[in-house]
Amino acid sequence: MNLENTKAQMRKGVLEFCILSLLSGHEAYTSEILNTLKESKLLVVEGTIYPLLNRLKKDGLLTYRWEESTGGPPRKYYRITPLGQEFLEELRKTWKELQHAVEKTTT
Amino acid sequence: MNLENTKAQMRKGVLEFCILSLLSGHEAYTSEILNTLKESKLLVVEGTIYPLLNRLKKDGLLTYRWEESTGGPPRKYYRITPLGQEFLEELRKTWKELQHAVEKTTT
DNA sequence: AATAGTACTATGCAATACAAGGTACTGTTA
DNA sequence: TAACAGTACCTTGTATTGCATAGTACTATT
Repeated sequence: MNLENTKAQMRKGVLEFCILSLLSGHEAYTSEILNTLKESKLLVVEGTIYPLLNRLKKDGLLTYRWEESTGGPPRKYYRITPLGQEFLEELRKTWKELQHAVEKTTT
Repeated sequence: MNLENTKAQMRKGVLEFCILSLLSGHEAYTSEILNTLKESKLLVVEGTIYPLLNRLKKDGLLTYRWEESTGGPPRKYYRITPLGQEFLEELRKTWKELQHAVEKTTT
């Protein structure tokens, strides 16, 4: 039993909630998302976030547009769709329920 | 994106915390654990809990003893080890940190 | 031209919850 | 006594997702 591994397992399912929530505030490109998550102590790596963003896009929860950056490679700006917004509210409830269940079990 | 699947993903990593916590209160056999979790709205199935309990045992976090039951098949009573108790405290911290990180990201 | 910084992509792996199928023990019923 | 029901434990293959790793590509600097 390895604590780092357990942390990674705990992140499963949670990250899409966090990302949808971030993007419900304003659109952003990947590095911005990564940095914001990092500031909140949610460490996520590229191998995780790109496929995750793609999955969310594929399922219609996000859309994106390309924008040339000032002096670097082009960036992919993501934004949440109305469907994504609905799903986000479900996830918010789900997370609350899980917190409640864990609280009840561990105290 | 399927909400039921997301719920299952969110449970990953969390269940060992809940089970260790349950057993830190008193020893219990599997059905008791399942029922207690169910009361807290944490639905877990046999294919999950038996391998999980075995993993925790293998890693030295739990021990067990057999006890004949009153009129049914024998039961395996699990209890937490001192190592398990230590790990539990780490998990408690980890869960709190995750809650905090998610809170910060989603509000 | 080579290097550095930045951004995106793909893939194989590890881990775990779950579905499904099974074995085994005890008591009850036909 | 055999069949059935309730209960308890066990196993395994699958699906999913975070991660490590390896790469491509764009722009600016040296």
